[in-house]
Amino acid sequence: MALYGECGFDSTTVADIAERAGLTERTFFRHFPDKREVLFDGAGLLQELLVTTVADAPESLSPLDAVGAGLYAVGEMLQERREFSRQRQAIIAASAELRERELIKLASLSAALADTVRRRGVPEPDASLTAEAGIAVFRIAFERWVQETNGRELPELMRDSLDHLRAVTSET
Amino acid sequence: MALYGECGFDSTTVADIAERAGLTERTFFRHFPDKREVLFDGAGLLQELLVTTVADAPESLSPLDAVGAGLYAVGEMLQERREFSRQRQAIIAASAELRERELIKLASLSAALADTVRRRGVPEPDASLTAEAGIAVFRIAFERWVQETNGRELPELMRDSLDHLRAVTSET
DNA sequence: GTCTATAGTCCGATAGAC
DNA sequence: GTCTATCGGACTATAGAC
Repeated sequence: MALYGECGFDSTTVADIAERAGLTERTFFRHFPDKREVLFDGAGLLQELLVTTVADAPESLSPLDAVGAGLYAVGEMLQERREFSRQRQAIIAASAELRERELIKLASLSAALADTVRRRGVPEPDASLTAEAGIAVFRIAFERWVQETNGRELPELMRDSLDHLRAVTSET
Repeated sequence: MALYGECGFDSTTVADIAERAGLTERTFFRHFPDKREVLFDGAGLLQELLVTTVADAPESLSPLDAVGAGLYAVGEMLQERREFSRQRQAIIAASAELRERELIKLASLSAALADTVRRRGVPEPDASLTAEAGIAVFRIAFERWVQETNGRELPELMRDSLDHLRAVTSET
């Protein structure tokens, strides 16, 4: 991340990274399938937290509220690493290749979320729509969080964005 | 598309494509910035149709209903090319690289849509949430359309998916 | 059209840890 | 003895520079 931050992702070669780490280019590819994946190492943990929180949410909650609980938990986790998240997001935003990779991670998050919602007894297409809506809320809240300089905390923005989604979908 | 269909995207080289077209490899890259972009040539037209339809929708419509009108129009356009859309989607689904590119096209579609909704007087974050919700509906409806063998038509699926989105977001 | 850098793969070799 | 981490070199294809 240091190198990507200094030189930008595109003009940082894998050889550069390997040298900085005191390894060879070949070894890098043993650990990561490609140059982008280094920045998405924590994605698995985030997905696990989201999925288990939604799965363990009280049955009394509506599907979207269960997803909301998961988003809140994820928000609390990311809030702790605010500066890190900022730097990482700046790097990703500066590279088209990285934005593509980020989107596919979000899509996989959405798929896992849809699966969890389905396990709560929600049929298709409602489960997938709930998951997609949840990821949309995540995306918007996260964006607001990294942009606002002295703004609100991420869990609050998650809640707020979910409320706004409900508002725009209930207008006739 | 013929070559991608026969051999798969990953194992089709640009040299193969150029040869089939009676051109040189270099000429390919003059027309398309990269190997993937060939499959996303029509994305601009689709985006234009969506955006203008939403912009021209009656002011009396709620933001989400205006987006719904746009989705319906796009559905009608794609319905005419059902077999083509199927083949194309099968190719994309089979390649991780192509899925990434597809997602970034949808993200750009969402951004353009958010901009249009904003121009209808909707403030943030509502405009972006409406756009994201609309793209989610598009995605789910399209998926159902290409999967169902003898199913309903795309415009109807768009409408139906939008109704389902409203249902899942209004449950308490 | 030519030339080149970089990503990513395949094959194999080596050496420490359990 | 098996597992895992390292490294080396040769190779192909994408993509950009000129």
